[in-house]
Amino acid sequence: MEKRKLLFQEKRTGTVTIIDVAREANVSPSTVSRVLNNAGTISPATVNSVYKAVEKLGYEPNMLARSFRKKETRTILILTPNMTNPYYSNILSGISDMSREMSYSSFICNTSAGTEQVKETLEMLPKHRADGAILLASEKGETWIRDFSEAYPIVQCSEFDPEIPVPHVSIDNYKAAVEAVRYLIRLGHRKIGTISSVNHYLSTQLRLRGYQDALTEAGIKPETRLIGYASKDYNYASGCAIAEKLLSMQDRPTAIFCISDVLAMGAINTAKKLGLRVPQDISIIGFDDVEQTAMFSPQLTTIAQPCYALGQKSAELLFMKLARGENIPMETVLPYEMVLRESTGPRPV
Amino acid sequence: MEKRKLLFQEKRTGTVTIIDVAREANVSPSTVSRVLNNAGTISPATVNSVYKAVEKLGYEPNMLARSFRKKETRTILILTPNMTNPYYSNILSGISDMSREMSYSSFICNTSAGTEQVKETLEMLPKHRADGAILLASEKGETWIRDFSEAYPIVQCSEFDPEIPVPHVSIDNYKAAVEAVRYLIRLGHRKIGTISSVNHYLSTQLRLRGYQDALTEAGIKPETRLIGYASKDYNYASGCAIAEKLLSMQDRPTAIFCISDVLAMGAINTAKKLGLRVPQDISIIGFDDVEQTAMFSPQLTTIAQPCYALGQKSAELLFMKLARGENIPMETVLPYEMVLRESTGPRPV
DNA sequence: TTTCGTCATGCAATCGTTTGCATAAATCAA
DNA sequence: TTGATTTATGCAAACGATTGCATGACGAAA
Repeated sequence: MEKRKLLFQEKRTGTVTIIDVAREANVSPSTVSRVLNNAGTISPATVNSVYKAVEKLGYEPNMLARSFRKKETRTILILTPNMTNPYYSNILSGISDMSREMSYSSFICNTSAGTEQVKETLEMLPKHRADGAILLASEKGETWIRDFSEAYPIVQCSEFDPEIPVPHVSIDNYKAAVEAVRYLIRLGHRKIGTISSVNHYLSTQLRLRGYQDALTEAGIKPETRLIGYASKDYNYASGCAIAEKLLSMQDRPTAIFCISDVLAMGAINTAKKLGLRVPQDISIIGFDDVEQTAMFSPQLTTIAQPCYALGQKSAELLFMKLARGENIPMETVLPYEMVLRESTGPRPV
Repeated sequence: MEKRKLLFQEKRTGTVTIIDVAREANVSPSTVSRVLNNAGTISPATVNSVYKAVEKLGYEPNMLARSFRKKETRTILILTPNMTNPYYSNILSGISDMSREMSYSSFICNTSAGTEQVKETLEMLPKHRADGAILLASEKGETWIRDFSEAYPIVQCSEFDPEIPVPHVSIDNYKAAVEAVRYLIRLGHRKIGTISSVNHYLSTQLRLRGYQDALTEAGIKPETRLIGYASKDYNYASGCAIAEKLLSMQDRPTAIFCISDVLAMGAINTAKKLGLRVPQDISIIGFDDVEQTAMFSPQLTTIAQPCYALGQKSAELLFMKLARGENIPMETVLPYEMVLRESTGPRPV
């Protein structure tokens, strides 16, 4: 038993508990609890006096105790590779807002250090620190995700592995890429390059395939020399580097499809550096439509992803699963939109 | 008492508890607890068998129970006005990483809806959902923060109210502004404008004052007509609008000091639109040095804030307070750096 | 050999809620 | 009027850990 010197007062902790409220309202703790959770049947008079007591004592329920007893944290876990990246931060924002709406809190965890960190962070689920999780970016082939998903509610947002049966929400990356490249073809371009990435995201793979298929479908033979691979994290510098390679070859492409806006900006700035005008000499199309591009000139033609909505939807699905049990769709596809701006134009003659 | 049909097994919940481990290791739960927390003195043999049991049963401590008992959540609360803003997201990143290092988790909460939402979110502290909080942006005059700060560990990052005694970390905004404007003066500029904001952040106020004092000190009389106020949230569009006003007046400024990079980019793009070359016709200097500006051309001359470090430091202070009680400094000032790039140049003749 | 620490461990209370069951009072049906 | 419901509330047992105290064993000092 713990040391406590009780002299005249029966109870003297700084914080006021449900028992204090009960005493004040002349009812039992159970009744207070029921009032506060409006569960069971309680007479209006009792309800009233309980609330009055709560008010008077400034009682705040101890969520730790509550969660402990109810075995529910009302907290979700969000794993993001990099919250500094505007693409992800917009998704996070969508998740956050939806969480608040459902009166959930969210642990947002950077997992930039890779798979080990992801696993470690997911341990929060068995440790009862969160009720479910949203994964923002898992590469293909991470089968251990399946194990977690079998034991806990998990939703994958934007990236997923089709082999692993975890509910996910994303756009149709393949179709989007096809549409982007078709558009370039319609502008008359024939030598079309792409800046992809060496990462193992499904989206990357699909966009590359879309690019190739769109070319083939138009009777253009995809050339490996026109495919560049940026670094794993798509960063600006690697976009510049790859663009430099593509644009300085003889018989260079007249248009480039980039799998992200950041890469596209790198490509554009590199083109300018090489003395090429965009879009007169070279057309460049991006992907994502992060808001930062609004300040860029020329303004980017790009595939707009509904980042915020992706986040919202993922959260919504997770909450459905948490509330109603099983039945949420395995695959949710949100619409993208191709937005035409200034970085693309007809093939130079 | 709760319904539970125990037939042959003494215990049959899905999750394995400390009691199961104790049974498996032939010790008492207290001993297991002591091993896991390496508290008290335990024989190596016992330690061993406990770990073996933990391993065998795949035991994961129930953090909810632990937190409840220990009255400590090992979670902090972070209030941010907008996690999508790169300035904040970098701070968040710093806080996050430091948290992980100290094995804390963090609730990141958007409080874009304003004061009411901030208050409501801070209720997590009395409700025992978090041990302390970091506030990323509080406007001047929010005295209720004092009340929370008296009852709970709170640190303010980047913005604060000097009237309210809450520990805070930031850069010296006044000095930075002075330095920026002095630099413009040194380049020969005399008609120097500024784009400030109508918000009530202390930093905004200090930067404006720094601007004015630097002019005065050089014998230049500050002119109200050269001061523009962007919208409360500093957004790009309002930067453009104010810049347009400043640049289209007759006797226009030849240099503009902007209190954020986003505003500076708005100003630059507007200048270009008006046919002015940057920096040949007009010099523009920003503030913050968010990484997005690297893709902008001309590259921004700006005051670089150590966002990530600001976050780290705030977290560090909070953890010190949580661990060791009171003694953390009221004011922590981190160094900024003026970085000279392409958007500023000598006064046009 | 006796006495006294120190070491290693167990006992049982406790943290603040929620909740299954019991019960008393009130309402209703017959 | 009486038995059957319903309504309103209380009792006390959980939930799964931590921890103050008690205790038994062992080794060292006297």
